[in-house]
Amino acid sequence: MSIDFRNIAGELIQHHGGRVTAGRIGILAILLAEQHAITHREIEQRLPESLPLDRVTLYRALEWLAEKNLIHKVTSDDRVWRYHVNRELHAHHHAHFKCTRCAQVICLDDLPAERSWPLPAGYRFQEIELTVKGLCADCC
Amino acid sequence: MSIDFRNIAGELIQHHGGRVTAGRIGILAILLAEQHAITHREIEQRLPESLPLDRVTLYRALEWLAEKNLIHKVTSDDRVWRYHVNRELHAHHHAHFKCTRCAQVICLDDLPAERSWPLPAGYRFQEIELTVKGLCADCC
DNA sequence: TTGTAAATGCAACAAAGTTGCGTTTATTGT
DNA sequence: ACAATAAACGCAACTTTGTTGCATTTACAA
Repeated sequence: MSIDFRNIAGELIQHHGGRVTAGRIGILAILLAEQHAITHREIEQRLPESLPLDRVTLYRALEWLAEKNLIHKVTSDDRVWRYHVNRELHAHHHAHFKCTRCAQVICLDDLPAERSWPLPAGYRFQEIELTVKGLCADCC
Repeated sequence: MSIDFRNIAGELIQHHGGRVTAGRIGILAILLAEQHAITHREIEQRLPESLPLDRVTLYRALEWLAEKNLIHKVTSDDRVWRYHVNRELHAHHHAHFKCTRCAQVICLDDLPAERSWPLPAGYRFQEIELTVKGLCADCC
């Protein structure tokens, strides 16, 4: 884990008025270093042995980070949340891709997921959740 | 529960080479009578007291019905599968709408969810999962 | 340095869904 | 109508993900 990501993580956390704890730094640094959306468990595995985090703490830290819009949660059909850092492009809603073989999830930033869709009368549009499924480059 | 739906359910099950059991009839009849995609729990609640089904049996029956393409599963962000009967229009992939207030899910048949989307090089498109979120007519 | 709220860790819980296995039952053939 | 049999079923136990309550620790600021 690059020390850079840890520094950036620390600054981001502090800037959002949260306590800069080892757990939050470690989690956010992992997500900053990762280009895919990863699960709670994958985060746990990437944590250094020197920083064993309780499952609950991890969930709560992720919840806090999502609240502060530093990361976002991605739904999936396997009932497992995946988390991804909010880079500039991710501020708005966007689509995700999930590989049907290796279950890897990436963000598709160039897919505008913001326009409204035709709904039955009386329904009000808020947002869409779009997951494109297929095979990733590794599994093709 | 209309006797009609039970008859139709029975015929559908038989036609697909499955045993016509009380459980399967009850479940499929409920789904035939329902226009929304509902959860396993909602199905359980709608079952008559005279037909108490084990949770496992319910899951296995739903699995079988989905295998035979009589129903389809709908993913949701609350980690709970919802089930919906496959009418003619539902044979192909289509989008879903979920109310952010009452969590009700309906199918949007007129939203073509079949065209392929631009993916990174080396990725292969298979299908998309599209959920439009907002407020339903009741919650508006 | 110390007070305090925020963050953490532990234990216990909840809900969705799955697996193994013995029992029941819908169907098929006689 | 009846017996054989594979398909369904029901029960118990388990897994996984995620949540809640509460006591303890710790980052931070006064």
